[in-house]
Amino acid sequence: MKDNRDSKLIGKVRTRVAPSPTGDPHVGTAFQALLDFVFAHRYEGTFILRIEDTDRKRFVDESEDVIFEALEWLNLNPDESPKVGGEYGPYRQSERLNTYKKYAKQLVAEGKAYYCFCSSERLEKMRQDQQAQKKPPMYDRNCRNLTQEEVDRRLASGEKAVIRMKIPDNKEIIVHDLLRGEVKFDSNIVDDQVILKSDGYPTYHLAVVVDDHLMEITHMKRGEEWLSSAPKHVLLYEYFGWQMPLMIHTPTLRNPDRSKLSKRKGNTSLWYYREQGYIKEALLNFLALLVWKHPITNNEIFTKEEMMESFEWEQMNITGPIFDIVKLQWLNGMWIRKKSLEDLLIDIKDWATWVSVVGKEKQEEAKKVLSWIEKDPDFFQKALALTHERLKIISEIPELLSFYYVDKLTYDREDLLQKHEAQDIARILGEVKNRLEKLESWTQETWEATIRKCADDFSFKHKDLFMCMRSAITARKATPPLFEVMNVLGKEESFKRVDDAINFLNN
RNA sequence: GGCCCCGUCGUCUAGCGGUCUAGGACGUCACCUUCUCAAGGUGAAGAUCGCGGGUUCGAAACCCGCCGGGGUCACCA
Repeated sequence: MKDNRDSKLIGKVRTRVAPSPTGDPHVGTAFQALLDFVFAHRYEGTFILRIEDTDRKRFVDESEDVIFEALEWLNLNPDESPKVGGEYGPYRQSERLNTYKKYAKQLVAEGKAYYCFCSSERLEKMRQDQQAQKKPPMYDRNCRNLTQEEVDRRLASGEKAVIRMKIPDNKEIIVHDLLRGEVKFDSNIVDDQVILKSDGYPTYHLAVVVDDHLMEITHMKRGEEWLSSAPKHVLLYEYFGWQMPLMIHTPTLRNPDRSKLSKRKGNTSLWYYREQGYIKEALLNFLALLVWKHPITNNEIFTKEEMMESFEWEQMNITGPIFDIVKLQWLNGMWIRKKSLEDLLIDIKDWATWVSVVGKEKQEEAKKVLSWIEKDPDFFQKALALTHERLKIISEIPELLSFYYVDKLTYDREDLLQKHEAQDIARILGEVKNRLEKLESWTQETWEATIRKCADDFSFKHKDLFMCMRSAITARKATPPLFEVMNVLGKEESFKRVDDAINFLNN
């Protein structure tokens, strides 16, 4: 294949995904990770996972593990991370506090940042006043011009302080975004942002800049919601005298009502989709499709490996896509159909095992599937084979296959009768069973011919007889082709069910 | 409200000044296949290219204004 990569980048790309451990793994994190992973590996570079745990209030204990697990599940394993290590560690921001402190103090020493002693109460009141006057809420720079003596005195007395960066007046700050070009900001509307909190933790703004620089990130990609704070980051790079990585702001994923994808209005947890039975190939494909279409094959169905053959940031669409579950479902069905039965079975087992332990709403279903597989793997596989191409999401399996596993079917009289008289149906069912039992060669052809002949003999519509049989054997309106279903069930069980139906009609 | 981003069928998009009476995919509907449901195949409906001005022989594409949607304005990320 022709190499269409920018040769200057080969072996040099370093990307990172930097989630905050604040709960369930977010689909947005998977989305970001996928793009970073693909781009880095396309260029034989490095994909890094950094944990941004600088907000102690929102910190959730297990959620870091869950991030690892999520990336592992999707096969988006980082080359450097808190777990696998790397030369640029630590990869957890809470373990890099001294570094941030050092750089924050350096800025203070250079007059590019300053200590601020304002209480949160004062800040709150200030903002309220500003809003009452219809002015944009911004820090009033109250502490910007304190004398060195006063700062030293208050610090020495142990007074709580934060460090804020100084934003220059009347300056045009240009943010270079790979997708949008130059985005210009007026420094007068940029706030003197806190970069180091009073608890010694950095805010996001300091931490990303310091870490991305120290970790030698070449392409800093993040959600579009960061675009408006990008000028602060540009300024910080300038203050430190560091070269900026390339910036890419990806469009925000949306709910059907176009608002930012949120827990309230949709499902943002990767685990939700996993539990529903979306498979990773489909999920990855879908996430990519949100912003990218394979430019060479023009295909909508592709793997992340295929994506690596041609993906470039510039090809990304910039409009906020709506997270369209219907399309995801279609994709999932496509991917399921593409799989071999054996591979599907592996996915189903993984799903059932995982959901039966950590599932939130499909636990019972998962256990049921597990028990079916355990009881008779061969039987399960045969039944599954007939449903393979009908399957959209894995969690549908219990419902789709349950009729194979019921001892006593609950019949629907209407379905069984197909608008005929009960005694006629009972009689013809008996006769069909009779003839089928006597069949010497049991094949699709002989089986079908027998049924059709029988229908003719009783002046029944073929269709009616088939439906009536279907109802007798499965108690369903829709199933895979009858002959195949009977084959899975076995003649004995199938005929027993016909008898059951006849008895049902006779009572 | 200030600032920033975005704006082609319901949804995702192709389109980078003439090939567009705007192409594809999902969804919807119809038909074919058929023992039902799927899958598959064929086809249909669905977009005054957000609106209004320019520029141009010619604009979905370029410029300006407006409108609409979204994001952001924290010691959250």
